[in-house]
Amino acid sequence: MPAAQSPNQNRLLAALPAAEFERLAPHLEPVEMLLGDILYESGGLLQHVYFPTTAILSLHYVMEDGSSSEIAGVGNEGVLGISLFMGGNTTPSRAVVQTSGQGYRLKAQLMMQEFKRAGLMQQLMLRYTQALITQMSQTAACNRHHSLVQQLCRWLLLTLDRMPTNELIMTQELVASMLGVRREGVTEAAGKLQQAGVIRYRRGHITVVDRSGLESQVCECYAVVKKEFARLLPDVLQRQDISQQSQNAGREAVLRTTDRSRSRK
Amino acid sequence: MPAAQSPNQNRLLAALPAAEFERLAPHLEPVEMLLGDILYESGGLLQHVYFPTTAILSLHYVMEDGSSSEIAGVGNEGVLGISLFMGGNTTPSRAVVQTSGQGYRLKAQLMMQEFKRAGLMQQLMLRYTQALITQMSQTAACNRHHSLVQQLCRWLLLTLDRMPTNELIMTQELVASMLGVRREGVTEAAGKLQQAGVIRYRRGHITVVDRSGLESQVCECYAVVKKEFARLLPDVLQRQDISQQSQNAGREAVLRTTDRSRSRK
DNA sequence: CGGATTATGTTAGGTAGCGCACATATGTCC
DNA sequence: GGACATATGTGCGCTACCTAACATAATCCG
Repeated sequence: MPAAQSPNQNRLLAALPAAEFERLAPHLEPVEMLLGDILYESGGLLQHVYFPTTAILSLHYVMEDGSSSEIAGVGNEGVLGISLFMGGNTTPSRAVVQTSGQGYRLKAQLMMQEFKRAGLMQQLMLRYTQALITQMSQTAACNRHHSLVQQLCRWLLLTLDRMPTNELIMTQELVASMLGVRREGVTEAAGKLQQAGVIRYRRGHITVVDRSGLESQVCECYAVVKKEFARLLPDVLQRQDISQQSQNAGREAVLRTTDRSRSRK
Repeated sequence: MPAAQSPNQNRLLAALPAAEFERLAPHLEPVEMLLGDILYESGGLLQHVYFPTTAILSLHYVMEDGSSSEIAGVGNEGVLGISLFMGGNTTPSRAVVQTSGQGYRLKAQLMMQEFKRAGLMQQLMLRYTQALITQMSQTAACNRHHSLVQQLCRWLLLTLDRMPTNELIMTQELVASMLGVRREGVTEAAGKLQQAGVIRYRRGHITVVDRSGLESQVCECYAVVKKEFARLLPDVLQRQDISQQSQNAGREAVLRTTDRSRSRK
């Protein structure tokens, strides 16, 4: 039973000046996104860009042999679909819903129009892209140099920062496909963290009990990414009000991205 | 003894319409870049953007423990310094010269002006950025899933595509720091390729003898990156004329990026 | 409530790449 | 031409992670 939402729960949207925001507001469609929904398939045409509010999305690279890795996550600090205005029209990666929740979407054409006005929206989008690039590069280096436990900590912290609670609805299998490792590897790493009293988990749920414990084990990559986001998007990150003030906005016309709720393959 | 160069040996510059090109041409400074020169230090302010013609540059991530990985390479198909117009003013990565050669540079301020005109230059830069993002993501996934030999093949092919010859001036130690692995690992992988008759090498030189041999061992990542470049920048890639027609342009005022020629640490 | 489904735990053996220590070869420079 | 710096080859033990095949446990659902 999700709480009411409003577009400015997405921090990029919230950072827009009133004039630009008002221009877009009528075109922002509320959407409900469910765990496993695929928003973009690799190579597909982008029809919309998505501004998550409570949902968390994940960009995946899927290799020929079926194995995959997360390249970056997108929460209420960001937007999905940057390739649109970068000129590609398609993404080379797949976008899936990592945590069920809501968000807003905007028709590709409208987004392009707004981008071309070269206003603050354009600046925000470009700076966000830059931050995303940092996250991707750091992931590349992290994959090379750091241990699974460290990477799990990094991933948990990044995800936690996008959530209002400290409990992820997430199987180890799913986490494994995010990190691009075997499920058993995650079992082992998560087991260590649980023994250390940092997290607790049960079938499909992971609860972070001791955030500072994660921070003490995580590799530098987490801090680097956070710092770069803070540097590039200070106005966006300051407003940490994901408060669930019920202001019943846009609650009626929520649409679903798909019907099947879990289509992970 | 380098051949004469002209700005349109850089394929991004060459793809500009005459009007835009003419506007920039007077401000393009020829530069000579030597192996090991550091063009940007991580976190430093960007004073110029660089358009390589014969040089090849490399974006590195350096971790706290000193280990590093290449995130992406930049040859005459690209430009170094995209973070400038993405809004960052600084790069989070280090840029070093991977193959000595020439290029042109443009003052950051002028580049920004041109970018803001929202002409073809802006479009080119954005699409190039998108292609770069693909390369980075693919690297992240490749680091996770593919063997050292495959990665070496990928790296050799990508580098080869940016070179007029088939001989790289490059120690195994350097290759190792690109791929983010141990030097011994490269020795072993290169040894395998040499035994297979694909490459030949001697102290600081690697010669690709059988390109198709590389292609048969490389992972999919190479093709994905190439394809994405071709899709996004068809106009840029078509002109494969890196011909060394001697047209003595801008030969007099070549400047060096630094004095020390090998400052790899 | 009982059975099907799905998540997690555990084992055993294999392997790629690491760290380290050293041997050898190849240029370079006085 | 000899000494020195630097690049490359090799061996060995080690660890993290993988492949694969199960055992057990939690949750869902009829």
